[in-house]
Amino acid sequence: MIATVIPLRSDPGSPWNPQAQACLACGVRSRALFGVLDESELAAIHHHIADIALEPGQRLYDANTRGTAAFTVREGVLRLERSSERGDRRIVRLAGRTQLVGMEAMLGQTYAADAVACTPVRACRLPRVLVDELAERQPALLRGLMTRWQNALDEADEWLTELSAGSARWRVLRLLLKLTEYGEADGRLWLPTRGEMGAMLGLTVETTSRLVAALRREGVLELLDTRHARVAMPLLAAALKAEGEAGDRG
Amino acid sequence: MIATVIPLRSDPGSPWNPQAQACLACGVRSRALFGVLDESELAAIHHHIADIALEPGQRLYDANTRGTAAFTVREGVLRLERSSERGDRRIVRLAGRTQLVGMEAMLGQTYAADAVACTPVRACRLPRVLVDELAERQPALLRGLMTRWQNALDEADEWLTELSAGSARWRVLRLLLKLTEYGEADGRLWLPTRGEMGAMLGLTVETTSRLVAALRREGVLELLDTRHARVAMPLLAAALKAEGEAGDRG
DNA sequence: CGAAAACTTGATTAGCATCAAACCAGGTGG
DNA sequence: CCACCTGGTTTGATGCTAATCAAGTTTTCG
Repeated sequence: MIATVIPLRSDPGSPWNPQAQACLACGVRSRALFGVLDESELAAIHHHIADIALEPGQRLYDANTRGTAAFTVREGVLRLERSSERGDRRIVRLAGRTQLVGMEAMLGQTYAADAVACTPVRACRLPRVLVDELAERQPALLRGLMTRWQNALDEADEWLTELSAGSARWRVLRLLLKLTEYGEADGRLWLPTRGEMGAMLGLTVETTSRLVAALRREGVLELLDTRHARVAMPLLAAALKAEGEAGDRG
Repeated sequence: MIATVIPLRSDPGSPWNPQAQACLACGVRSRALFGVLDESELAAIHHHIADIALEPGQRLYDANTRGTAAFTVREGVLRLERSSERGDRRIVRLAGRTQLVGMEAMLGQTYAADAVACTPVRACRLPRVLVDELAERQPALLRGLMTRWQNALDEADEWLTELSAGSARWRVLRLLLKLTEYGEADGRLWLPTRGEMGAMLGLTVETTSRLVAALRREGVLELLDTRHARVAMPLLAAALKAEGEAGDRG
């Protein structure tokens, strides 16, 4: 792994251990896996939760390697990708802020996909032993884990029905809609490379590029810098509606 | 639900309750969710586990309805299907013998897909309260649940990379390979309708029919009756290899 | 500044969808 | 038992969509 591990600042004077300090202060705590734990429970954590930083293109973990940790994404967007037996890579899911990835490691399994940073990413490494231990004392945590598995499954099914079927235009429109979920505070959203978009949608770079260019001309999409854009939601909604009906005719 | 619920034969003379009797005798017990429970634990089950029989086309449950049970498939094949926002139905997964479906009900969520019988199906209905109760006494059960969630997720990712991408011929070949997992004892396997195959692969009935017919002529596939076939595995493997390389050129 | 990567655009082609029609198997009722 | 109907299957002809091939342009980064 080529990730930067950022050491936690320890606070020797505190009655609490440094891990509890760090977790309490975390911006995504309330919506993350450990959100169910209260202050004293966090204080009981003795294992090391590393804070990891990744630059775009760096890997958090690799498919088929045995992992000993899951990861909570605190900032940025990760892609989960697999290579098919034909040899082409396919992005099967994205993971953003508050999402948990690599849960299969909690079961002692190898990772099912490569996890690669699309944007600068910060993530917390949650060692398996920690989760095992907590699960015993805090069964509520297991419910959180199961809910996350179900959410991932829902997401996978949505990718299959909405992003991998229908006309190329439909798929690109649906992807833009999906990307708004990973958007910044204002209307700005992260725009993947055309290659990444193609790998998500099962389209070539060229087709993706043509469609993105068309949407830009139609005003659905406004390119800010290369990796960011703004979408006009009403136009996007209208375009989706029109494209959905276009398929119906006949 | 239009399913037949088959009453369990009770055995008043036994020291065990009839539920334990039925579960102990079940042919899939060792590989099913409750396989981790021993005789005495099964005896402690007081809730009703209904045995359900479905004919092809009948539904086990419907998407977006609140369910109070998951189901273990004891015999036959179920399809999980969703309709996209464009209005076309897509089969997102299959479930066969020993598989658990409708786990989302364990989390109090609505079902994420329609579950429809493809063949005659027999399934056990596992009420949510039962699983909740057991989870408290038998944490090992939760691990089984989580493993099943992860397996479903793996399966979803495989459908995305191998069955929803690549040439139509590749997809049909991969589907045949997948169907061998649901095959009968001998080489015989269940062959879905062309419409079902199309809904799994994102292809039309016509394209699917043409490809199946071609594979039959090539000897990869031997049609027995309308719904059953036999595959020549060496030929299938060779055809997959050739088709994978065909995409590489260029 | 130069090289590499990403993006765009055009021309052509292959592959699958669409439309249309015939065929077949299984089931129903006369 | 046969005529008929229905749902599934097959095959053919045609058209459109997105892949492929091929430059050329812009952006990024050392």
